[in-house]
Amino acid sequence: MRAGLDALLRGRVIARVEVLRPMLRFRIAKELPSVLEGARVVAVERRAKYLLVRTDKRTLLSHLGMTGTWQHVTSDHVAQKHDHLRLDTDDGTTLVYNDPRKFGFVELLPADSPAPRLAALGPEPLDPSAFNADYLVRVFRKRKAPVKSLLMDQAIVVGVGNIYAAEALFRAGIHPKRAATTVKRERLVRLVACVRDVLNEAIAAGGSTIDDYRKTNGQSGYFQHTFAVYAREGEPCLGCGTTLKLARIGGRSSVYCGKCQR
DNA sequence: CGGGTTACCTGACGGC
DNA sequence: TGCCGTCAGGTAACCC
Repeated sequence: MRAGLDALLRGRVIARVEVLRPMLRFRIAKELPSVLEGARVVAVERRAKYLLVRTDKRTLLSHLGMTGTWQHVTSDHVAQKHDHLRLDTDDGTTLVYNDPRKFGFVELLPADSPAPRLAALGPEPLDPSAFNADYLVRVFRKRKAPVKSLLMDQAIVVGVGNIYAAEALFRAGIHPKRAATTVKRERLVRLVACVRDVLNEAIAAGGSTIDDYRKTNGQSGYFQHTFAVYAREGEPCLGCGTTLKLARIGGRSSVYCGKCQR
């Protein structure tokens, strides 16, 4: 998504900003249009699950929550039910932020102070110098919470949500409920590799073309066909055939193989 | 502070 | 057929 947005926005001037429905997870700030109109986009970046549209004025941050999408539409686009924000650029590009469940949000970063939402984030999972077994050994020490909860803790490592946590733990052969402190180093080496593989595969399978966002159901139609455990409770484990189990961990549904994951 | 739970929101889905 | 309850996800706000 970052790559798709960057291709459309980099170097463009945001000509018009329209708030269509201000209520998202957080209300869209009233001054957002006046701040962004006339701003030139420097680049579209990403940190954790946040998209960052850097401009020569302020930076627009957005989080897609669960169902949020940036949709590349034609300039005669008629506002849809869950359209919240519309951007028109100087070259006729139109982008719409749409989010049926309002779990996402858009906001401006402060002009002269660090972004509060980015302050306490853990390392990027695809950065081997920051996210590695040494790091996890250190962080998991004395942590008794289930390893899956900590893997999803954005202060420990960013970008891993419920689906990828379940998939990575299955591949690593680690039981999602296991207390993090009891996972041995050797298995953390494996976990780091599995997290990286799952994310890389998902990114590759998900495609990065902005036009994919236009699909009305918000699905990109990709990685769900390759899930080994997620949403497969009651079905046979792809490794051993054992019926996959469902548990609730940290309020999230968690599917795993009781035989392959220990 | 660590660990745990719940609210937020809408649409899809299953059961009756 | 149609109603209604349940569930899904990421994050913040709460609890003990």
